[in-house]
Amino acid sequence: MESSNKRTKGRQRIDTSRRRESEEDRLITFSKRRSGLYKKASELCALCNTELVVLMFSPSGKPFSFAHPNIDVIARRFLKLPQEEDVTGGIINARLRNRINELNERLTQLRDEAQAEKERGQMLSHMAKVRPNKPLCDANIDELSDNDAGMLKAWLLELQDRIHNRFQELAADATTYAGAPESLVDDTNVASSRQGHGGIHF
Amino acid sequence: MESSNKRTKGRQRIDTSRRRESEEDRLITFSKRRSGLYKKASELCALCNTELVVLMFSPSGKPFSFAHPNIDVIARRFLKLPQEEDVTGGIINARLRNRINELNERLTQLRDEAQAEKERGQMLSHMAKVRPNKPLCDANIDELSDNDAGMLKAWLLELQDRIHNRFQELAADATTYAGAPESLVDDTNVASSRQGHGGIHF
DNA sequence: AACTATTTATAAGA
DNA sequence: TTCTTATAAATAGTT
Repeated sequence: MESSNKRTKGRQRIDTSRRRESEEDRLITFSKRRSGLYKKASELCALCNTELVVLMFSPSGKPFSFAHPNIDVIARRFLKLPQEEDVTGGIINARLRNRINELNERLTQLRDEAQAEKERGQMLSHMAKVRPNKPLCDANIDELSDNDAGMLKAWLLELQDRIHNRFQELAADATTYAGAPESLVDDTNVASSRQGHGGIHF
Repeated sequence: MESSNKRTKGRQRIDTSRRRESEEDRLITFSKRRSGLYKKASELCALCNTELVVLMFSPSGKPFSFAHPNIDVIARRFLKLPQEEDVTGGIINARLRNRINELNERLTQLRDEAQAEKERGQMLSHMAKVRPNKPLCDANIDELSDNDAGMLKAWLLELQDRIHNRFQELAADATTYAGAPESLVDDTNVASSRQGHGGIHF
């Protein structure tokens, strides 16, 4: 006689390769396992001095991420973007050279020159149309719109900042964290009970 | 009398927030926990229909990643890059417009116009110097080097392909995977014993 | 890569 | 979401 003196069934085995049926189950499991994954990620960072980022979209399409030490350092490293900003211009100098070299290498690989030409023509016409659209910051910058090189520079800046800005936007969703393994705060609330996982709002 | 009839000490508790002392320990732990993390990530993808990517650098600086369905779809989604390539040029048209609009918005936010000017000047001089460096693919493309617009187009292409190419390069290290939860292969070998985690070489 | 003794994560349920 | 179990799963220290 004991058929059920246990208070709960405890953890049950599930098929971890099979999608959960109900949307509700998916959301609950997502939430629990996301926490677990962040904790594992955080421990890995701390234990092995690892730089790491996790990006994901929930079943409902909402973006989440965890990062240590912070997401754009890692993303830039992966994307081979320079880590430093140099207000003095010296490093920027070197950076620009690198970029241009990379560009030339990339162009060397282009196979469909005809298409490239086509795209170029389209871009040029667009540039002509878009230019008058939005006035730039001020007269100083404004003159850039008179030459393609200014546009080029703008692209360059945009490239540099795109990742950063994107994650700044995501931060508004309060779902992106930078995980410093020691100081730990969960996304939506405090949560992290045991020893530290979690993250700081990014 | 049993002080040690156990064959091993079993799993010992460790402080998961403290860096492992020896480099060797770090590497071993990194390897084990990386597998564990990939498995958790993979299960989350399968269970909750989640798009997810994990990027990391090992203690020794080697890049690793896991992704489902594949890394650049997710990265592009995060970076707000378009998902599609259109060989016919139609969508490219729209894409270019979007990019240029984004660019203009970005420029509107620039605060340090003086620095922007400075960078621009440097870039222009570099363009002049670098241009003769590498001959482009053929005469057709070559003419691009005679105008800044061509360079602009090149930057555009480069921006589009940067992520993709970067990860292609990483694939050479055999450490980047696309994790399809059903078909599972580990990076360095087969490994995945239980039910599926792991990934396909990317 | 394998092996266990343990610690940890978590499926269900409240 | 947060808490509780009972149980499944991950893994530290070794071989």
